[in-house]
Amino acid sequence: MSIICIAGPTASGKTALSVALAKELGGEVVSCDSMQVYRGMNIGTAKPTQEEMQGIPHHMLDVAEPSEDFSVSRYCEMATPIVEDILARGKPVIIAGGTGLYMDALIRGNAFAPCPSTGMRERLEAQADAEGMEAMHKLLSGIDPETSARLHLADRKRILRALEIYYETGQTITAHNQKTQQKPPRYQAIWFGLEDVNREDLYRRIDSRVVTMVENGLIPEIQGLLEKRIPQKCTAMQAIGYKEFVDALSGLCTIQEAITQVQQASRRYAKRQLTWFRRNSQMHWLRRAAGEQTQEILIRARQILADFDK
RNA sequence: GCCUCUGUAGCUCAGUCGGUAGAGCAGUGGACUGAAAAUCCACGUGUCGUUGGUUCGAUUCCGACCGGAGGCA
Repeated sequence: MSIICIAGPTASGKTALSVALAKELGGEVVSCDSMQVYRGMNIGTAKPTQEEMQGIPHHMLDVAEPSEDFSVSRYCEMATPIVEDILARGKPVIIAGGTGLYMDALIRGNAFAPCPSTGMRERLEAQADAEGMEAMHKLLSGIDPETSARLHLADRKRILRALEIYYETGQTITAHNQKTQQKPPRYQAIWFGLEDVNREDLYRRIDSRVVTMVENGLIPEIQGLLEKRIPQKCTAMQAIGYKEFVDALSGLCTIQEAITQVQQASRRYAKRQLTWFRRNSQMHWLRRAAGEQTQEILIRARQILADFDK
């Protein structure tokens, strides 16, 4: 098997496992994380350090400026040639990260509807402000009843995007999705998911990692970003562990309160990540018992890989 | 030692003029196709501190006791 995916929530040990597997198999790691792509955001995104990488080549880290807007489609555009190159060199690819949408899209080879800067988005936003979401939802039900039935009235982001796709391409998002879903996945991958047997263990690790990040200089890192005047509305500034400390630095709350906020937000995020990965029927779950180390997880992963090769 | 206040969901608290109770937060589950660390949805039974009494019926009223906070000595 030449493509291995390592998924899991934040602080579940993906980095350690991916490096261990890469060393063993002579592979390279392709990061799959929507925030580790940004340069200068290292501590808060828990980007693997040189030491953690142990000489294993890592790709898709530091490929964008925090001021740029990144997206799934850009991720796929950039990561695909890298994956192809590693495979062409006869090495295994280890795709590791917590951004489920990116990982699925890369493996499946999904195409995304364009997002043109024609002002359509702005017009729809203005219309939603003026007429309310109920009207927008109703408008969508006349165009794409399936999508409007699927989406809750409050899901502004998706309702407006569905309308945007239709007005820009003349095709509904339902039709677009059907087309991509009909195609078989472009890569055959073996999926590993990391999950703790006890959720509290994960939460404890998340909580203490936030404290460690602050000790390791997260706040100066954020001050550096602020000095570069990166607009707060940028995707990069939505990162957990950044937006909260920006609030603290501008006096809206204390550092201690920000730490608590980051821990809270990270726990909720971890839960959402698990929800995403759980619906992947191909996932081989590596369940970490209390106190288990990477070494023990690795043994189980190795066994699954061996069975797969039979 | 005396007086006052207080004890209800994991936490903070509301409430029942006596008919066994509900908010916020936390937590849990789910959705997700060019923002995804984003965005959105759903889910609230707990010896109402313990124990007696009054009552058809007490978490609610009364007494005692046990926690907690404050005041006076």
